[in-house]
Amino acid sequence: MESVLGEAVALLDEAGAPALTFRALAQRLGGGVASIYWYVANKDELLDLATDHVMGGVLADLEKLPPSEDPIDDLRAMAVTLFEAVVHRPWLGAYFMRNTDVQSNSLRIYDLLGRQTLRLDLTARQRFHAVSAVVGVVVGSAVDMGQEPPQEVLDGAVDRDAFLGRFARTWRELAPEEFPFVHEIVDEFDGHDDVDQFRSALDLTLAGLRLQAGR
Amino acid sequence: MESVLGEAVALLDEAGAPALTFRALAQRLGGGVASIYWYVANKDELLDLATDHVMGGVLADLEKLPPSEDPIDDLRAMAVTLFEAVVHRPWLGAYFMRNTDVQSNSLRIYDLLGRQTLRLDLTARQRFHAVSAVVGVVVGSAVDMGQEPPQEVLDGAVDRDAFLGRFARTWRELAPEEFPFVHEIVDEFDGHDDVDQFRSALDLTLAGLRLQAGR
DNA sequence: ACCTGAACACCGTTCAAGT
DNA sequence: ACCTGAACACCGTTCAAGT
Repeated sequence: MESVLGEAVALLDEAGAPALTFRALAQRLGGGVASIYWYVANKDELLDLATDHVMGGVLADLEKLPPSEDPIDDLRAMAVTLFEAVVHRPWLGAYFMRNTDVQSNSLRIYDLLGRQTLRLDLTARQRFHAVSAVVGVVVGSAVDMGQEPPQEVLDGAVDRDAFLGRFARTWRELAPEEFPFVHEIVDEFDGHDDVDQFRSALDLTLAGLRLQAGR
Repeated sequence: MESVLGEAVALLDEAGAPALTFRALAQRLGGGVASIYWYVANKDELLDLATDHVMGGVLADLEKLPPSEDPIDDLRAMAVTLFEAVVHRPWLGAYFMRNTDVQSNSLRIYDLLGRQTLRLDLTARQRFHAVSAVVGVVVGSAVDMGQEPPQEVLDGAVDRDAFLGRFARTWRELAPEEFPFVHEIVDEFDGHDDVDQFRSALDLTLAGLRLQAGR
């Protein structure tokens, strides 16, 4: 069982979500295709379990984080750690927290994040929404950034900067009256850092939360 | 071409992403499977174009929105409109803004949102990040909410409240010392409104943005 | 320019049968 | 309890051939 999930994650990490097929997995395990069905009910459950397998490691990282006196700073540090785990595994975003019956590590992570909001002066509903928002920023950013490479980047034929640059060039050719905002930000878009973009989105949410909690 | 995209969207709306196959689409169009390849290069492009087809309607809705004197309120109204279009079409979240060469309506929507930030005292980079954050909240929330129903809900065998209630029951049985946050919010989670959750996440981001823009 | 049938190489899943 | 080969019903995509 352990090795099934280990190989599944390895396959996903090496070549992305489409690479995880029962046939490829069986071959790496040196067994038959149908054997996997003794461990998991179907592919969805395989992905759920693979996700939770990875989350076990993330949970350990999160627990190692030193607490500070500011719950919002702690929440930020945890969100960044979670992001770093998810961003290189875009397949994960779609499954994280999808089925907490099967994903016990994911639920523990959710609880760990949420505990920081218990230190803030908020209603239960505000706490629930705050953690949903933070998880949303993490998963949303990571999935968005992970799906970006359209094949050529994965192949190494075109690097990310060249990929962004090609869009930037097209955007610069648009009529400025029709696309004033695109022109305003095209230089920022060109060669932008994904982590910066994530941190900004996270900081906006956390600034809003700080305001709401009155501190 | 128009009818290819129309039927593709109809298929997606009626039965979700897995229902869109070239064979099903060809049957509805009363033609052969291979014919579709005269209009689109592959399935990814079909999804890109179907997304932009829908976005044409959303763009029209956005342009009808009455402007106010507060750019952040306008941004909120636009985000809500976009959300309402995406939430019932979760397949869309994965494709929106994915390839702006093919998705001209999506790019127009992006520009329309961004124009509101031009009315705020921000740097170009802050504007770029702000719009990314808002789009992230919309798409992230919508995808998260859209993927929720695990089949039984779609079948109508179990409604959403019962589905949430089943998780809530499991959560209530967890040890409170181990999952203090889960216990804190389980009543909020049980039967919660997706739209509330989205609006809260959006409001946190916009509150942070308002602070950043100094108004 | 537009459409087609038939084939190809793949999927996830099942099932009767083995140890 | 654990594994298997072979089959089933599907996919996206291609291609030579038609109008």
